[in-house]
Amino acid sequence: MKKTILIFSALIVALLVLFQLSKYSIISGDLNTEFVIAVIAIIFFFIGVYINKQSLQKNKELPYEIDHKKIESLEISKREYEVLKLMTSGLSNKEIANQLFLSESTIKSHASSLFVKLNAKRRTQAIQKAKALQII
Amino acid sequence: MKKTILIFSALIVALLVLFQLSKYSIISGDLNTEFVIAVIAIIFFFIGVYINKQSLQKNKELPYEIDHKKIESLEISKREYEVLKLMTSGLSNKEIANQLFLSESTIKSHASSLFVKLNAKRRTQAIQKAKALQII
DNA sequence: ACGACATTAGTACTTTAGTATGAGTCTTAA
DNA sequence: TTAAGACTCATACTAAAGTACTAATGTCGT
Repeated sequence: MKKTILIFSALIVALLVLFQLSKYSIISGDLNTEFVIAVIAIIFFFIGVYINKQSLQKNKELPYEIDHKKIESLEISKREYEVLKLMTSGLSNKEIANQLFLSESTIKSHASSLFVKLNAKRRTQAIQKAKALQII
Repeated sequence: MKKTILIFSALIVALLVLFQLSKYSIISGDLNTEFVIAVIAIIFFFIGVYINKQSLQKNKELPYEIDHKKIESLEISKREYEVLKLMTSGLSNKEIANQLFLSESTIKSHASSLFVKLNAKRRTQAIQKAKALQII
């Protein structure tokens, strides 16, 4: 909201500056008038595009952002988080073990402690809860 | 891509029209020049905002839509799809069976044929693939 | 140096998940 | 009405997943 005020202030200033510039252009010759108008139109068109992109991107990216603070607050360790991500991608414990160069029992250990921390009974539930918590 | 060309064509036409209008305005009096420029600037600013909103909203809403055509093309039946959704929510076969008033073996049947259709080995992989295909 | 915790890994066990196969019922389109 | 497909369920497996321990390293801050 504060940014919107700043942007509109900047726009008003820009308009005033362009008014002064256009006066000088008109005095120096008639041919420049059309050019100035065209430049102003194009500049304001792209200002509109840019401002809108800025404001929309925030609404767009927020639901995709990973809540790292929540990961910490749940006390999920690095390894557990890695296992969670690979789990989500649909890998089995054995496949995760191969990918991380660990034994399957280690993955099971991580998975079990992960389920406790996420309050899940199954890996599918863990995935669902992790998504709901915006952890993945 | 075709829309972009149309939009830019429309903008060029709009510019030409405004040039003509501005000429008449300038002839009729000097005081109108600033006003015309301001109007042009504001109009193009909002054109930029509007066009950008249109193009961004499509990118934003598409990933949230369920591709019902893809479900059909994969020949996934209603029951299989129901099982898929409950699977995604983290339920076990037994829990899905209770929810749909079916036996666990029926859920297993649906699940197995679902895995074939989604080319998945596990339920977690089925969930991942279903999300990638925008089926869920 | 000590304690706390993360990481790794094992054994032994229970529980789910998943496959294969067969079979009965029901709907629907040819 | 008959064939096809959807839906249901069962049995008998095998394969994963998950739990409950125990325990050895390693790391890090006090």
